[in-house]
Amino acid sequence: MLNGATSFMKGKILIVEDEPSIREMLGYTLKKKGYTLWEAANVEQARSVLDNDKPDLMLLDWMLPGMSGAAYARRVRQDPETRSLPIIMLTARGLDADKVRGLDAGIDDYITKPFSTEELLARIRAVLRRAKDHEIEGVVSVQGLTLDPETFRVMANGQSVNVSPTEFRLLHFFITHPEKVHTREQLLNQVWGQNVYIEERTVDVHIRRLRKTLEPHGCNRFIQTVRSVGYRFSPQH
Amino acid sequence: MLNGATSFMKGKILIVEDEPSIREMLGYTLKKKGYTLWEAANVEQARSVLDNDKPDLMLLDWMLPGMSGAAYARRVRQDPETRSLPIIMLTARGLDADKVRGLDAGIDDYITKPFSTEELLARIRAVLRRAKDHEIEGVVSVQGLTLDPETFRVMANGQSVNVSPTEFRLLHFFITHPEKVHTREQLLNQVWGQNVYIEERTVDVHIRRLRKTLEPHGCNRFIQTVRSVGYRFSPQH
DNA sequence: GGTTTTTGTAATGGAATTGTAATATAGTTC
DNA sequence: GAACTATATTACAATTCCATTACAAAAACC
Repeated sequence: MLNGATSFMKGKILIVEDEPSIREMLGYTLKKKGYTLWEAANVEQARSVLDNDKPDLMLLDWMLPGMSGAAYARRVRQDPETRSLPIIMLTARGLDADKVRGLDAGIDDYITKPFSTEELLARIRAVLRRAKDHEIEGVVSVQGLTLDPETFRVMANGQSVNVSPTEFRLLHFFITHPEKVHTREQLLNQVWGQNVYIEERTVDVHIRRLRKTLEPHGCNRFIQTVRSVGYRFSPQH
Repeated sequence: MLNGATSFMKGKILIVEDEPSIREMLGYTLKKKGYTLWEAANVEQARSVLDNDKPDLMLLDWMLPGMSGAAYARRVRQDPETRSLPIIMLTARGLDADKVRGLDAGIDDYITKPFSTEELLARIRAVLRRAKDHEIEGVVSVQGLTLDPETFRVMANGQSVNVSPTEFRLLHFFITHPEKVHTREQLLNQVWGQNVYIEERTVDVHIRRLRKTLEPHGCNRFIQTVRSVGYRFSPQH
């Protein structure tokens, strides 16, 4: 089910807001605070993000082009896949009656524009803290290779392996998405976060580093190069 | 320390609310759910309850005659006797800036009037569940390191160790939550109290102090740094 | 009241990590 | 095999992150 915030990052937040300036401002502020961000300008984009990933929280604008935020919130609540995704609604001033309707739709909190940064952060912390109680996050393990996000430990055939933070995130993503080939772009988006501008070649270097740390344990063969496409993690052959 | 809910009762709740109708409604609802209740119409009454008893949770109205609820919350947080009493603030709608100040004052959660019974109960459950983590019970002991919360004493391999209050709380939290990596934010929340605003780097300093006092006894190696994540207590390697 | 402890913050230095560019190697295509 | 493309590998600079110290404010103690 919900992958939840892994303990090695503060939390993944999806912003759904059509006004670019607000999106940018929010993005800047939250990133600086250590959150990982996805941004969407409308419901369609939000949906495609949710298809591929599991944020820990959604900041949802009340007014959106096309489907309204409130309607979308209800939709999100109905889908079993996203039912437990906490939502903070961004509303314009003076929508008291509507606000209540929003709350009834199952949102977790709301905040009225314009809002102070501090207030938003406080709300986010509060909602994430509440949500954390439901979170289950397990050990992932395959072929003698074990990752434990809680303890941040990696074991290979009973031996402890030292990995850097990025190596851990990369390996964790691989193990939880095995067999599939991931392009460098996809890896950057999934492991580094959206809108992080890093050269694609840099992925090669991290793959190299990961392979190197796994080599003494014989697990480097799990990471396979698919020429002209990307990389694949495959415990078998 | 906190007395904690005994197994035959769900928990003791103190309601501080000047409006009799709300107090009554809350009292009725919560009693029916199996909670034990104290009611206070103002800060003075609340104080006298706290002098004689140890509730597990306080529901505190934002607006109170005399001293405001927010100010009182701060006061409660400062008193070592009541520092760990969880607080849920009851606020009126649209108190944006003030709400945040309330959160900063160290309250655990807030709920906006009018609220649904279900929502309130959910918040209460969540806060009580969280508070249980802070509860100090008996003597804890691991690998020759023994903490006694009653006497606030620490023994390492038979020898008495002098620790400061914060060091004790930090070490106690570590011992009761071993192996897991805790972010600085989590440590601040768990050891210092929720939403107490202290610089995250300050945790480093306390870790350093704890390590220093444990060093002569060889126990400092239990406290491990997990780069870019936080700290971990692990009695084994 | 004065002294000692404790605590939070800021500043510094050093170590681990990370991103990029440069070079080397391997795979494809013709 | 030559030319081309894609990846592997290495080296290095920049950055991030942490340990440590010093210091002032606050609390606790006597």
